[in-house]
Amino acid sequence: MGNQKLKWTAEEEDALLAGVKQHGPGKWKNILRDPNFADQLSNRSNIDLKDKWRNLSVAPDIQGSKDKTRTPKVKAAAFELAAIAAAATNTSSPTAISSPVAPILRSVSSDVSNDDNCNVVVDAKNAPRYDGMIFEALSALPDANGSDVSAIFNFIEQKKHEVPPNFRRILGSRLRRLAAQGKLEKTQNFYKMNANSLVIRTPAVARPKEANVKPRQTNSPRVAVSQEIFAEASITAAFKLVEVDVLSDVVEVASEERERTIRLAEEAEAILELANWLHEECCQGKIVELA
DNA sequence: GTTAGGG
DNA sequence: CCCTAAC
Repeated sequence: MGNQKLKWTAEEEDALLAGVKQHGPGKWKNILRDPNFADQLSNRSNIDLKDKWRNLSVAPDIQGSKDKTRTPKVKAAAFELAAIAAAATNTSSPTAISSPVAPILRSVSSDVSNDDNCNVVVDAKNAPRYDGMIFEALSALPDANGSDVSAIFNFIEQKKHEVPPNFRRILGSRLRRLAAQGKLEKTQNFYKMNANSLVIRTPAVARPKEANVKPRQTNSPRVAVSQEIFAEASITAAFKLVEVDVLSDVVEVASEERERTIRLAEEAEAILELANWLHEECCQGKIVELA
């Protein structure tokens, strides 16, 4: 009888927090349907989750934080960006992914109309594979002075590698990028390998660390595009914002810790801003350099 | 059917 | 928590 006012248990709050981290804020029904949280939240409705999340979002603000214009809005935007980035990064890979953004990919990639109306949307996932195909082609092709895009494209095509329909366009991007990185030598429209072609770089995957990027829009001499960095920065931003929430919710947050938390949030916003800027620029077909 | 916001 | 407008 008296169970109309059920108090939220720590387990429920934890489940909600984890759910938001997985599906993003606003996907209450999804969180509720998720088998991982269904049992903990069996006594809660989607609207309950919304109300609780609203309360939790307001709670850390009453302590005297001077920032009252943030929280849900930016966070949602970050998730959208992360989802888009994830979609761009993953393209078409039904393989099981342990990435925390994998579920988001499914729900958003469909309604954001992924497509390639934006230059950012290539794919960091297949990039190494494409590069490998390029190097393979350049190694095999006889032209000592280098090969043009068509020659490389034809070689890869006859190799019967699995490539998307718009691969020729992607190939052009990859070649320009590799040339910009110094991994290929470009003269006129001919590309050939050099000493740097085979040096392996540390993979930018699985490392949500600090994204040390800075924009240089002053006089960028047409360099790389850096889709990966965009994707990574977006995801990093989203995760940092979530982390902020988790930290804020902890029982006693020491003032020192709270300071660090706020710093984290600001940094995340900065990255997010950069990601947004990158998105804009790239959608206009511009070429952006990240130093 | 869901979600966001006000009550 | 409930109610309601909006999607």
